[in-house]
Amino acid sequence: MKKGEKREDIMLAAMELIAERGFHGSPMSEIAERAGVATGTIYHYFENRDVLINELHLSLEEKIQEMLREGCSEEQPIRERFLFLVGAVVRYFVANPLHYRYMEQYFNSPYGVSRRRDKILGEADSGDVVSKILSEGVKQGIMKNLPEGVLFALTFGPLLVLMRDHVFGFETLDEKMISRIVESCWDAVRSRYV
Amino acid sequence: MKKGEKREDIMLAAMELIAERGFHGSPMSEIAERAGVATGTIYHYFENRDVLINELHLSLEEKIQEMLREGCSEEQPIRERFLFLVGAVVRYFVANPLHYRYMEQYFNSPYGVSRRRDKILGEADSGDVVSKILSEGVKQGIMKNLPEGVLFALTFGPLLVLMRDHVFGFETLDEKMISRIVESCWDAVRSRYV
Amino acid sequence: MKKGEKREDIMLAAMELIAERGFHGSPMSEIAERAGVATGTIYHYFENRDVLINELHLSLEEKIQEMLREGCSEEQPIRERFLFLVGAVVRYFVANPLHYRYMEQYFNSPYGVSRRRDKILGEADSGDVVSKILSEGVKQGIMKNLPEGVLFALTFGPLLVLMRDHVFGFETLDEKMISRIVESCWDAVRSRYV
Amino acid sequence: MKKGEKREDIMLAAMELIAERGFHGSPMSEIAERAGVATGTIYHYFENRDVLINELHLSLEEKIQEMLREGCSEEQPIRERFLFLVGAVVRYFVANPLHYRYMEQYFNSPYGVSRRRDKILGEADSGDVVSKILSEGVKQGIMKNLPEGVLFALTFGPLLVLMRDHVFGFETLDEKMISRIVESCWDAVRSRYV
DNA sequence: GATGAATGAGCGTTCATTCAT
DNA sequence: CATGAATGAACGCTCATTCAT
Repeated sequence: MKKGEKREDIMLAAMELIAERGFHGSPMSEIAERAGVATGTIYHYFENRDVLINELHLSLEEKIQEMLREGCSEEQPIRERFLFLVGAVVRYFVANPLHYRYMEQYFNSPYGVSRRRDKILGEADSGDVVSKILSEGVKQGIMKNLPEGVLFALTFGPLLVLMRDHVFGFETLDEKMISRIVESCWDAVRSRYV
Repeated sequence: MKKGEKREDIMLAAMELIAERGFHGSPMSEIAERAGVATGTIYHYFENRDVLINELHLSLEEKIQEMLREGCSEEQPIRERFLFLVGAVVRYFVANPLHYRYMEQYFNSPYGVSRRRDKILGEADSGDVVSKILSEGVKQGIMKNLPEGVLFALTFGPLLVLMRDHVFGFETLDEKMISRIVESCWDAVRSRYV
Repeated sequence: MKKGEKREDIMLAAMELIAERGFHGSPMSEIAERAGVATGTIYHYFENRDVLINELHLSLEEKIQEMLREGCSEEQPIRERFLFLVGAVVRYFVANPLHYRYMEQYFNSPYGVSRRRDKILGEADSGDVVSKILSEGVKQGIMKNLPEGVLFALTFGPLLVLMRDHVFGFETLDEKMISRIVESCWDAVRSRYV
Repeated sequence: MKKGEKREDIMLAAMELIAERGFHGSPMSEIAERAGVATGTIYHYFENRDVLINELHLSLEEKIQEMLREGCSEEQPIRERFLFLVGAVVRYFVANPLHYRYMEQYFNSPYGVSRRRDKILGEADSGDVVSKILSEGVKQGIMKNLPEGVLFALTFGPLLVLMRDHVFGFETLDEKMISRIVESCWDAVRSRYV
C-alpha cells in the first residue's frame, strides 16, 4: 500500500459516512472500520475528530475552487461567466452527490458556522472566483447593487435547496433543467433595466 | 395548572434549547429541567425523543402556515400576493429568530430529511398557501413554467441563506433590504417577457 | 435500601480500590462494579472522577479530625497532648489501614498536591488540632522554634514511613512500640534544654 | 555516538519526564521523543515500561549510595557521621530536585512498594551506609534501642516531607535550616540519657 | 399522573506494545 | 540496530430510556 493512502482512505470513509448519516451518525469507530484501519490509527493522521472534519472540508472546498478556476476564462462577459460558474457548481454536485451531502452537513453544524464566520469576517479570499464575479458585476452595473452576501444567497440559495431535492430523488436535474435554473438565478441578480 | 400546559412547556423548552444549541446539545434531561418537569415526565407526553422533535416541528410549521393564510387575500394579483407572502415569511423569521434556528436544525438532520420525503411524495398539502400561488402563477403564465419544486427553491433558497446570515449577525435584514430581496426572488420566478 | 446508602457504597468501593491498587488501578468501571451499581450511577452522585476522589479525601480527613478533637482535652500540658495526639493518629491508622493507604495515595498525586497548597497558603484551618498544639508549644518555649511545617514534618514524617511499613507487613506496630516511637517524635520537636 | 549513549538518553528523558509529570503523564512516546529516539527503540534497551522504570530507580539509588560512601569517613564518631550523612542526603536532593521528585513518584507507586519488599525481606544490602551507622549506633548504646526500620523512619521520614514542601515551594531549605533539622532528627534517634 | 435514580451501550480518545521495513 | 505506523483494549464520561415509588 502506497504511503499516504491510508490517510486518504480515512478521509474518504469519513466523507461517505458523514454524507450518508450526518456527523452524529458517524462515530470514529465506524469511520475506522469502513476505512479498514483500527480506531487508534485515525489519531496518527488527525489530531482529533474536529481536525479530521475540518481537513475534510478544506480539501473538498479546495477541489471545487480549483475546478471552478480552471474552466473560468476571465475574458468573457460577466453574464457568460456567471452562467458557466453556477452551472459548473451544479454539475459538480450532481456528479458528486456525496460531496454535496457532506458540505450540507458541514455547513449546518458548529464546524461550518465558525468556518463561515472566519471567511466573512476575515479578509476577502482572493482565490474565490465567485466573489470576484459578483463584485465585478456590481461594479459594471450589470448586477443589482446589493451586498455581496445577498447576491451570493440569490445565486446559491436555490441551488442548495434543489441539490438536496435532487440528491434525495425528489427532483431530477438534467442538463436542460440545470440551464433553466441557472438562467433564473441570473434573473435574480441582474440589473433589471440593463 | 391547566391541562396540557406541561406538554406546551416541554415543547417550548425543547424548541429554545435546540435552537440555541442544536440537537446534539439538548439532552432530554436539560429539556426537562428547563421545562420544570422531571425527565421521565417527558415520556408521558411523547413516546420518545424523535416523536417530541417531530411534533415540535409540525406545530411550528402549522403556526407559520396559519400566519400566512391569515394575511393573504386571494383576490390580489399573483405578483402582489407573492411579494406579500415571501416578505411575510422573512419578517416572521426575523421577528422569531429562534423559530428559524429551530427549523434550520430540524431540516439539517435525519428528522428533516424524512419529513421532507413524506411531504413531497405524499399527497399535496392543500393547505399550503405557497404551493397555491406558485401553481396559479404558472397556470396564468406569469411565472416561469418550471416544476413547483424548482420555483419553491428559487423563492425560498435565498431566504434560507440570508436568514442564517442574519441570525449569526453577518448580514442585517432591515425593511428596505427585505423588500429588495423579495423583489429579486420575484425576478427569479417571473416569466421574462411578460 | 436506604437513601444515601448507594453514595456510601460508591465511596467505600472507591476507597478500598484506591487503597489497594492506587488511582491508576481504579477505573470508574471497577469502582462501580465493586459498589454494585452501574458505571453511570456514579455520575449521579459525583460530578466526575476528581470530585469523587476529593470528597472521599475530605470525608476521611474530617473523620480523623473529629476523632482527634474528641479525645483531646485542652487543659493538659503540651507534652501530654502531643503524645496523646500523635499516638491517636498512629492507632487510628493501625486500626484502619485502608484509610492510611488511601491517604498516602491521595497525597502523592496531583489531587493531594493542590489540596496541600490550598491548606498551606490559605488561612490557618482553625479546626486543625495539630496546628494548635505545635504553635502553642513554640509559644511556650517547650518546642523548638522552627516553622510549623518543619515541626509537622518532624512529627508525622516518621509515622508516614512506619505506617507504610506496617501496612505492608514489614514492621509490627504494637502498643509498646507505638509509645516509644511517639516519645521519639517528641524528642525531635521538644526544646533541648528545658 | 558512543555505545550505550542512547540507553542513557532514554533513562534521562524518562527521569525528567516522570519527575515533572508523574508516571501517568509520561507515555513511552513522549519519553522517546525527549530522548530523541523512536518509540520502538526503547524496547531494544528495556523489555517493557516496568523494566525501564525499575532500572532507572536502581541507577539513581546507586548514585546516591556512592555519593554517601565517598564522603563518609568511618573513623569519626557516630553522631558526626550521622549529621554528615543525613545532611548530605538533604543537600543532594535540594541540589537535584528532579531526583527527589522521581524518587517520590517511584515510591508512591506499585513499583516502589514491591522494590521495598524485595529490599527488606531480602538479604541485607551490605553496601548501605545508612544501615551501617544505625546498627552501629544502637550497638554502642548511642542510639535508642529500636528496630532499624524505626530508626530509619525517624531519620528520613521528616526529610521526605520537608523535601516535598521544598520542591513545591512551601518551605525553604537553606543551610541553616538544614542543620537545625538534621540536629532534630538526631534528637529523635539518640539515646536520651547519654 | 409525576418523579428522578438507575441503567449500560456507546462515544472520543490514549497509549503500551508489536513488527514490517 | 532503528524506525514509527498500526493496533485495540481500556479509559472517563454522556444520555435516551426505564421503572419502582
